Amino acid sequence: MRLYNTLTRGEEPFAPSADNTVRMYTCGLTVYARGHIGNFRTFVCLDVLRRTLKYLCGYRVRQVMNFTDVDDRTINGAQKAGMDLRAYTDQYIAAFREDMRALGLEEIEEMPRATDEPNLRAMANMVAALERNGHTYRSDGSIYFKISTMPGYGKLARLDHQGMKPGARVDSDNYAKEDARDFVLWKGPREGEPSWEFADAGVPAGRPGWHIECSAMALRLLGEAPIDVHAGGIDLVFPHHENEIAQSEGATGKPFSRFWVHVEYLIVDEQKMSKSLGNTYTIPDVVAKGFRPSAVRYLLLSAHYRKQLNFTWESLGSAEKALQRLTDCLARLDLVTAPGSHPNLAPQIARAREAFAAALRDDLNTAAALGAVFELVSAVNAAIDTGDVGLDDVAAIREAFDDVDRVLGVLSLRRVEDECPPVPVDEIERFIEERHAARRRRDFAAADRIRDDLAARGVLLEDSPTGTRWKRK
RNA sequence: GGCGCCGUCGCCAAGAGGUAAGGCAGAGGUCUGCAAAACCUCCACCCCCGGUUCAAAUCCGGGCGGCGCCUCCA
Repeated sequence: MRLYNTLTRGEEPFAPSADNTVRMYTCGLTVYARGHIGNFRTFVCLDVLRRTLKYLCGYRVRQVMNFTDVDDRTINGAQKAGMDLRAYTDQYIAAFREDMRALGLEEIEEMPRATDEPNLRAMANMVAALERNGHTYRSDGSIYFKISTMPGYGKLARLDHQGMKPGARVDSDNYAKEDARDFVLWKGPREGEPSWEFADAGVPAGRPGWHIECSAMALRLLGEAPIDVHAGGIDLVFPHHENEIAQSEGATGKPFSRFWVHVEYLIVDEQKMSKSLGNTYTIPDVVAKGFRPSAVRYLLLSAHYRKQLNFTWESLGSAEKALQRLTDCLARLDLVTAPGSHPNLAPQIARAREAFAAALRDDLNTAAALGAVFELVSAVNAAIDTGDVGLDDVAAIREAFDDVDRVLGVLSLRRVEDECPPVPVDEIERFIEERHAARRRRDFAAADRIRDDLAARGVLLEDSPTGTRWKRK
């Protein structure tokens, strides 16, 4: 497939470097709060990348996504809550896993947390390697990365340091640095903060800096540099990923990652959605508003991942409707009883499949891919109306939708949601029977009352010549 | 101050030199006890101004507008 690489600022043909296996690292969540749908835009898009690589390109994927469970925010949060750091971050990791499931994210091979012993040790070893290679200095008990020792520094972010606005921002790290651009690898111990020591590696008591986590865990769990893909939100380009490159390449002497993939922001009210701005929505927030996680997933896929996406409740409502059009079409297939097949449909199915795959292989163009799916929906609906569909066609259509959804992951999610409707299924069926009897005696007022009552409880009834079907609102 | 992205129908959104996909909403019709679903028909010359070209929404230049990054950030 073709994939945009932030490193080169262009699309390039992508294939894994070895073994037919894509080794991909994803910067995950800092677990000091529940992730919001802005965070999940990144994770959903990367889930579709992962699925595209697996199901459309035929590669194996080995993915690592970390939890940052030690940094200023998690430490402060734990202190405020009067909790142990580990217990404090546990809650948000559990919440993240719940949201992952709700959004239909595939299981990821490794989801390490920074404070697991083998990871801390890997970080310490990397710090030691950087010290050996002369990329560091110590000051006030902390160890820093010295940027002037890396001539290639800045190749990812391409920042022009000459033009930087002086004093645009003040470094929030209160640690003594020789140069404002240097960054901390290992923070010296402080009162009330967790601390680890790796004397055998020559690393004194303290805690890891943010950037070293990802470098160390990526190489520990994915093997030799360069890995194939390193991905995350676009806000991580600088400084996080730039610094990861400096560390990893300073320690190993090899390129860190072949491809860098960055997902654009989800914005809301024309501003980026972020916890510090207080304009975030979580999956439970969305559910409380009466929307379904599948609609969120759909909405997040309705725009290209490298374009900002402005979230509104209105667009979430549209997403809900669009998704319903897909599931309604599939439900209509149940009404087909004619055997055999009609000659028109097969080429349309083939064309849609090709367009779908081509769109995704073209730098993950999910919006265009959805367009291809809806064109098939129109063709199928029209064929059902004219009776030009046989059971063999139905099987082929279902198979096409199954394949499409292996990548989009949105129909299967709906199906899971539909398994637990707001009204118990046996109760719905009883109402349908009652309404059926009312209609037979032409008591339409009673029939309509039953339908309205169910609608108010979130269940819609649709009559057809072959019976009544229900669906969730 | 430096760098980058974006501006396509009422809303969302593909398209990136060859005459505008798709979704939502809307109008009219068919079907229905009524609905719903579905179908049919209708609904855009692409922010503005110049330029290149046989041909530009797509390329170039200049405006205007929006967003982002420049060490908390998915």
